[in-house]
Amino acid sequence: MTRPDSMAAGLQCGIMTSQPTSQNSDTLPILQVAVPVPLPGCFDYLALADAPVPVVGARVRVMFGRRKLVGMVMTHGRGSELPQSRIKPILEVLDSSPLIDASLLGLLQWAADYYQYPLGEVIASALPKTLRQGQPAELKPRHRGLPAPCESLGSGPALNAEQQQAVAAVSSHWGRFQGFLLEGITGSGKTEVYLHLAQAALAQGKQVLVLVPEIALTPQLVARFRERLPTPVAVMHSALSDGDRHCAWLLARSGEAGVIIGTRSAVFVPWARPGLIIVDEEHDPSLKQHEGFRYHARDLAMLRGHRESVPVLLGSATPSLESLANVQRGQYQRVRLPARAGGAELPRIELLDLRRRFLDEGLAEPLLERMQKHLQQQGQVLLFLNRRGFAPALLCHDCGWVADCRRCDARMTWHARAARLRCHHCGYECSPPPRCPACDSALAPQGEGTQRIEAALQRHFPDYPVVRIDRDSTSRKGSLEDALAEIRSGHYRILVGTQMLAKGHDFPDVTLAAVLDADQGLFSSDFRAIERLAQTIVQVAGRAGRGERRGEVMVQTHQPDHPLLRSLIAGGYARFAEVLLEERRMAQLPPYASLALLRAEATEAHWPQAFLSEAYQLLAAQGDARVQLWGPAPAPMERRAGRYRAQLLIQAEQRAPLQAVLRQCLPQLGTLETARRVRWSLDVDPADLH
DNA sequence: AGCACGCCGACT
DNA sequence: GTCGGCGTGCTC
Repeated sequence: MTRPDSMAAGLQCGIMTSQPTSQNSDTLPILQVAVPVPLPGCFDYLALADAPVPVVGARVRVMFGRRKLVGMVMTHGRGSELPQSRIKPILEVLDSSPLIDASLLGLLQWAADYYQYPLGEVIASALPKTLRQGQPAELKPRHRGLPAPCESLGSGPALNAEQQQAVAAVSSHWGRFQGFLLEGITGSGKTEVYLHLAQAALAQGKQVLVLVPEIALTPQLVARFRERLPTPVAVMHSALSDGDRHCAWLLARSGEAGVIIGTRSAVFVPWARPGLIIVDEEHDPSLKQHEGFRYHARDLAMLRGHRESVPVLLGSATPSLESLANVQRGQYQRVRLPARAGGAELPRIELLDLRRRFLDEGLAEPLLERMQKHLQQQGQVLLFLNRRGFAPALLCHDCGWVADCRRCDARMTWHARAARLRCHHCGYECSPPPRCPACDSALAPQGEGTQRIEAALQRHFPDYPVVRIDRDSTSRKGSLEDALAEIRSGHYRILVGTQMLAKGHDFPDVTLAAVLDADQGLFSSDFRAIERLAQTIVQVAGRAGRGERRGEVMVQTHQPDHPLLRSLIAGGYARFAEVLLEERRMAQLPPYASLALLRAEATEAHWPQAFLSEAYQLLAAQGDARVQLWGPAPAPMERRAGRYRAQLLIQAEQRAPLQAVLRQCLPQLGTLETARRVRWSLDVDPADLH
């Protein structure tokens, strides 16, 4: 008997009811099963003779080698290249209907192919741990009827004309795909647009998927959606317990949760009634997974919207150059919110030239004076420095000895409060030597971190309470929330911190914000550093003057004439992006080219180089002149956590030839003699080149 | 990735 | 005489 054609339609139907007509094993369908192992492709298994054939998208338990694994049925095959004798029967069918529907399964297959990552592992990464391990796809009774929607809804501020236009633009595309870029300056009310669109989607019985960077997924954001929308809101992020994640996933899948808010992995959450995908802060680098399966949640969200015929709305005050280029190409429709909701004026940004100026622990006099003025006028002041700890180095002023990390090519950061040296790259930690090990002189902290700034400010402004917000100060659970609450209450007058402080929070009383060290971003070897710097400056600026008073922003730099910095100050982010896009076009860099980065590391420096040289030969042998290879070269920080790292950059103007070369070569890479001497990985569309 | 098998050093 | 080091090879 041949496989009935209805099996191919198993994607759409529920339980596969067709039974094999005989017990003879060679008439049983052969299932292609994706198994969570780092091997490409699927593995063939036999269905069970006396049980319904599992549908495509169902999980099955199988014997793989000597161990039992949970795999996913991808197709029902016509046969196998293997002799029947080598094909094992599955052990158990875990789902009677597809756990993941055809379009999501297709997306996962596409992603496995595009990012060159094993399909079984891609699928595993899309499932909560409980389901990965084979637990039934059922809600536990105690999880039923989760956060009931609020009683008092349909409130909130009235939309201004631009917000209404944004809502109307997206609303004219229900049920079909269109990409939108919502460019809304900080405080322009992007979230209100999201809420109104969500309401509209819910009113039509559709669901909404909202992706946010980890740092932006605060209880306030979730509370706002819960207060305003007449539906349970499922939340998905890394801090969730396994049980809560299981529950949220199934509530999304069943359609009970009308809104799903989550970080990047939520792009893979199944839903019953696709309505709208929103990606907030779409420029944020944390939307790209930077280890293992290195997907970009924004890009996959766009693809998912396309496959499922729903509009996709990307939102940012500082859009990625990729998205701006897609607007230029006519791929995305641009929607703008140019004014601050409530009419607050945008802050004025000025560069503070540090050249030949005395710096008091990283703070220039004009900044201190301006701080004094704002503090006296009851304003709050926010200072941003993307470097935690007390000082980024501990130095001997007599002989130049520096405390280096013994496992990395990096300086140890001095943490004064803990009286410890810590490496921020590998986590190595030790006590400082009492004197210089080379010449026995005294050691001194060199440079500034947030701790040192905090201490300096306490000396300068003893009457104004200072709070520091960074990973060190908020390690205790809930401490960030407590500190933010005390900031909003007005208790703290001076705020100093890292990205944690700059992103997403609304501090209505901040009237002065400052970026203490813009030079870091200007000297990085990474071509995206300048884009990140501009985004950070604008984000920090957005913290100032959200209330009634106009804000001021100061940016300390030794490069006040830097053309890109000037374009940002003079023409805003839009002008800056124009200039930088032109630079990227000239340099053949994204978004006008495709990149992939092949990385390798080993405890001996020789092996990564040797492996990448072999890889180079293999890739070059494809003879595609449209694909260029750069390297191999040592990573910008060659030694990290005791391992030597090197990389090979693969560049092409068009995506297709790059993909073709990678697809051709990747299987062979693993078979190279040097491959087993190194840990290697491929990063398609790398977010940074480090 | 696991988890085998397989072939050479210090112990009851 | 064995226990165990990790090199090499396979998993439908």
